[in-house]
Amino acid sequence: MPELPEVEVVRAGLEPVVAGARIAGVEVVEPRSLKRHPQGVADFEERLTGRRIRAAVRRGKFLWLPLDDGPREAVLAHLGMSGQLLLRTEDAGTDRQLRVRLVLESPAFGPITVAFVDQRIFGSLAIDPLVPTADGAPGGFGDPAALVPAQVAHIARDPLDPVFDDLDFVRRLRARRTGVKRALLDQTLVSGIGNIYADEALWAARLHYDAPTARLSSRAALTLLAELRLVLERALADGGTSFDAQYVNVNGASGYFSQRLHVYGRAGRPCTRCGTPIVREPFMNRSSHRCPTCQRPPRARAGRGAPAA
DNA sequence: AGCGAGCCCTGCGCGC
DNA sequence: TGCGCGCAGGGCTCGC
Repeated sequence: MPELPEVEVVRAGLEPVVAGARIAGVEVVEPRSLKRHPQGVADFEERLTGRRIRAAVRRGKFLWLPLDDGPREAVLAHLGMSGQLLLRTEDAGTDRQLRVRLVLESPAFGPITVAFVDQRIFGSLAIDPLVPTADGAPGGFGDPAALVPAQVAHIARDPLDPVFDDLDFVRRLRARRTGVKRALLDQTLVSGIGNIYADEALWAARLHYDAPTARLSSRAALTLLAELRLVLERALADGGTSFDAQYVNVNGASGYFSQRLHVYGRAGRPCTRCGTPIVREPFMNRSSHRCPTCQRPPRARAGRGAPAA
């Protein structure tokens, strides 16, 4: 489950179950799902068993469960393209693509299993040490502690983070010498945004994906940030975007935001603003969706990087 | 600094 | 039916 709203749906679903829960058992079914845990399967299983989870925390698309007792560390999760964290009662049947299972003893729910299910195995779990945040503010949403997993330390705050610095974002965005969508997908500049919400926010802000960041006015950059927040918040309110059963909450339920998308996945259908058919174009080995009328290509600039005449 | 390519994977829908 | 192809929400590393 990819982008910020979908990951936040998962975090919020886990929180009441995992807070204060003891890890009674760990089973790694697929060792490749520990790509972020180089110490290997046995180390992961042994070190986690018996530990107590304090909370469920998220920054951007990264999720972690800080552990209370013992070393200052957390269970880190990145869902990649297809990862899910599902809650299962112990007698429930095994999920087809179950990769890792954490059996918990939850104060609120009793015995319950967190199943890490991941079709493509791009996601990963790990035990990661917690390090202090650079700015002294909480590491993510869901825990006041000013700590982040070491593997998340280079990830920027996301636009829904109360400590997100709007003016600093505008400054850094405009200092880039690249296209605006490429910048939005760079998780070290701003986190939580992926292909869907980048396309949706750019449509709302009437920007072409290749619009040079250096030529964005501060006002345009702030507008874009406001549209990003709007689309992320609306998607979150709808439970995230689900095109199929792959993007679901901890109970396996889909979100409804796909019904409100304006460009993503709508190639050939009319722009909801002007009626022009939406186009899908290759971009960064993926696809970009835009309205050819509302989001005109940037005009070529003379000098370095300009297309040959 | 930035970027393209390549890599990590499975599975679905489509056209032939 | 079966097969090959293109496509899918991400991120990391490398060489230029």
